[in-house]
Amino acid sequence: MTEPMETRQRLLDAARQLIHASSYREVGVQQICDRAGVKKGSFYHFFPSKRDLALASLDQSHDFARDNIFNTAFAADLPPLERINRFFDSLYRFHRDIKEHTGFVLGCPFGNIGSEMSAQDETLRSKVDHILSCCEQPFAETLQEAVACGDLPDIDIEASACALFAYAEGVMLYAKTRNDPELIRDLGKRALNLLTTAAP
Amino acid sequence: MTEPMETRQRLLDAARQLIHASSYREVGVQQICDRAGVKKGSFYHFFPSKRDLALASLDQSHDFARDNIFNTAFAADLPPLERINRFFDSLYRFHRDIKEHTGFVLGCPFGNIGSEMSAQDETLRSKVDHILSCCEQPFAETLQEAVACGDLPDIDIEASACALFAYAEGVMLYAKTRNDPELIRDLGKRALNLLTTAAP
DNA sequence: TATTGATTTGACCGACCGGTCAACTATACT
DNA sequence: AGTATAGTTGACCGGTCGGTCAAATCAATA
Repeated sequence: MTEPMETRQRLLDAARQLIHASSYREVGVQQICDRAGVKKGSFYHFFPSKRDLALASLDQSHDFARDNIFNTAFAADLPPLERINRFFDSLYRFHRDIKEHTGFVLGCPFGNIGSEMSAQDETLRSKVDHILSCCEQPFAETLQEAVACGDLPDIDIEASACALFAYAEGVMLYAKTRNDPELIRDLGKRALNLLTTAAP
Repeated sequence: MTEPMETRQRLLDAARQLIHASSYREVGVQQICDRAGVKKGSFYHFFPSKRDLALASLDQSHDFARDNIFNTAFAADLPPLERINRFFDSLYRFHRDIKEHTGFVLGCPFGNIGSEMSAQDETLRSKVDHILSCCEQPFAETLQEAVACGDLPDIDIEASACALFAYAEGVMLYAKTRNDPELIRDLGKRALNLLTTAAP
């Protein structure tokens, strides 16, 4: 009934969902196993520790985000700068759908773990750190393109991409704490303002 | 040696420090009592539950932030818009000092709890929600003043204040996950860009 | 069929979790 | 002095934590 390699994947899925819905500390190994339909003794055959499972599930969340949000939002069928607006719109719809299903805005899976664990676990911190860098990349590429076609002046692309995604993280955190996904749509409209160089 | 009312305060201080340094779930009642020099049995004479202690310690963090960051950064000895830049500079120095003492950027005490607990505990969520509103208020007052004296066009003040502090939260989260307080200084320079009205 | 290695299972570990409680002490007021 | 009240203490509760392990089961191969 359950194929061999499937067990590991079920554990990853369960961990990804449960940790996103609550937090790393809140979710126990037993709870993850229950949802995955796996006995706890079997868990440690696939992962040496709860932390390793969390690291792997972060990678899975990253893959999901890239496939379902970043790649579609930053597709080249729109002028560069409009893709950034489309990203915030995708982000809005993503969190709105989650709230419809669960009753809660759950925030960013990476920001949540980063906030909870950065000061406690250097491995988790650097994993989240790396994922954030990857999230900035499509922003940077898009800005580069916008500069190339004259839609933007010659700005600091790295710093601008960083500011944009930091703003996105703040907006998601706000939406979670207010439990209101509309904030992502409303505040997202201001994202492009971050691009112009600040006053001296 | 220890005055009566002092015990409760020591518990509050210990909780505020420990929870800020790690997380709500990570910190145990026993740990808080140890740092406060209070026996665990005595804890429940002052607080009905760990959650009530956390709620009270959030108020204390709020008071601390208002006295030591907001009130000084938004003092009227500077033109309105420059106070916002000063706020981000205060924020930078605050987190830089913490990193010097602990080795870690710990992020925003409110954002941390909001991220960790908003989907798990409605009381904690709404407490953090309310504190965030209070944090927006000095921004709103300052923007109002800037509009009054002609430094700003007639913008949406509520939404602008919200965007500003959401950006601050994102920047603090980034600084924590990168464990680099300099991000607050660098990204903070772009905050005022959020003010101009977005394109239609 | 015999053997090998991957997988599964459930019992078990010590430590800790948040919280309770009855007894004890110190203080303050009559 | 007697008494009420606030504060303190340490033992204790059931439950859960992350993790271990030996034994059982399965699939594939020789």
